[in-house]
Amino acid sequence: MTAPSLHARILADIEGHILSGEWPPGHRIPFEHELSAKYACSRMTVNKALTQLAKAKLIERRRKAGSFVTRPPSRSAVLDIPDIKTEVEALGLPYRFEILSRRKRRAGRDDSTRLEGVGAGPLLELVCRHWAGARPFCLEERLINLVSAPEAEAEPFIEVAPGAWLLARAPWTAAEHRIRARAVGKRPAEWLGIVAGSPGLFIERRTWAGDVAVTFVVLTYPGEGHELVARFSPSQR
Amino acid sequence: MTAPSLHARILADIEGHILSGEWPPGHRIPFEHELSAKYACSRMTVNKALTQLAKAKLIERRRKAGSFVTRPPSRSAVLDIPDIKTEVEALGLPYRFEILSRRKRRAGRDDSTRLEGVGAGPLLELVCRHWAGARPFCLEERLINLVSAPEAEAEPFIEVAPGAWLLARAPWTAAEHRIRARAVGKRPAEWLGIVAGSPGLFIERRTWAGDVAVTFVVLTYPGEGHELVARFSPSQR
DNA sequence: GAGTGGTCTAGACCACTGT
DNA sequence: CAGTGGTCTAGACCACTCT
Repeated sequence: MTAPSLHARILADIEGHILSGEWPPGHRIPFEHELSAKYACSRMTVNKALTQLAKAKLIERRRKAGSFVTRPPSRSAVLDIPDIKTEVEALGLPYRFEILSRRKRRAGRDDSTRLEGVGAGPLLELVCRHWAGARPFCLEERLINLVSAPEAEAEPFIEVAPGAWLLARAPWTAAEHRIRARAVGKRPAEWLGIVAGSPGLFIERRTWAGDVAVTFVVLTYPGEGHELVARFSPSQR
Repeated sequence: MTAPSLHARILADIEGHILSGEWPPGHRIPFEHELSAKYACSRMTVNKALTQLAKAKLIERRRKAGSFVTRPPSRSAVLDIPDIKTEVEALGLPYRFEILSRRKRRAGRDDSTRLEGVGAGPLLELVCRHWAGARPFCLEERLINLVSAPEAEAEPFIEVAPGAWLLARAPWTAAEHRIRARAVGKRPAEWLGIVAGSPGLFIERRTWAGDVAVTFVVLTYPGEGHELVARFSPSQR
């Protein structure tokens, strides 16, 4: 293990404060001159770390005012998968959701393949249906690692859907998305009000905080109706 | 229009040389001290640009040796969609492809919605089938803007599939991916040897060089068999 | 061994913006 | 107007690696 450079250490420290929730969105982080004093280095070195955080949109910088933690980092995901509520409301339709099933259990060996990085700890298993107006929009099957997010056990998920709740409560440092097309099974088809066997878009998302699994979720969108968009240009400025 | 910073200009210049193909993969770009002389600035300023290009994986830096243009930039796409040949061979199956249809025509008004940024110029329309061993792997329906890539007209696409050919020949600066699940239509289902109406994963990709459309392609993967993976962590180091 | 990139310094000037 | 970030300089030392 070679020593990481100083600006990398500063970056990691600040990222840690943000992702742990210790510095919530809107929080003003120390000024460059304060950090350069704290780390006993030149302002350039601090600036290198902060510039990178700003490019990653974890912080926002304003002259004379300082640097501030931005809103939840999820929107900067590779695939810009917005919150489902936002997604539905963007269509101009009223949004609601309901919990269809809820179960607490211990993680088995089957879970560790789905939720790599989970121990043998307690899990919360949820099925949740999202509506856009009068039609089911999307089905959410989720596992939450109660070791990462113990408060989830007491949360009724009435006001806030599990996804949004976790976003605000259990910050993550890494995510993986898998996207597939598959025939929708019998039970999910019933829940979605479609014909079993018709095509669905399946999005699996896994998130981790460090090496510890936070959540695993499968979102099932009825086919045709949904598409994912990703735009890209190299070395974005 | 405020003046862009010097390191941004240096970055843009070098990126331009790379994306235009003028500096092909493997090409050694000027040393830091040469660039600092050319732009009449300090090495730090040059270093800032080059460090950023290295993070974007457009160049690779080796001490004592210099900095080199990396292999085609497509692999750094948001969704890491590999070349289909690579994808099939990664499965340990023999790869081949065939052109099913080929047509040259003028762009109509219908095309401009599919290929935003195309003029009224000539288009090449291709349908191509990719095989993994004895089974069809993927269907490729492609439009190529012959204004962007005039040499495509004379290319038989026997040795090299259109996708790989374009990658090497017509560099792009922006890309958009759309991913959907949909029932596979009758003709494509025949081509893929599956039952019409079964689920398929559709990947639409559009690429541009500057403001000019390069190509529009729809890849149809028979359902179940395919998945896309995207990994992400904030402020990647 | 020599030349490259990686990192860092201790300044500097400027633009912007909040007060 | 004062204080912040944005940018840049002209050095420096070190680690690595190619020859």
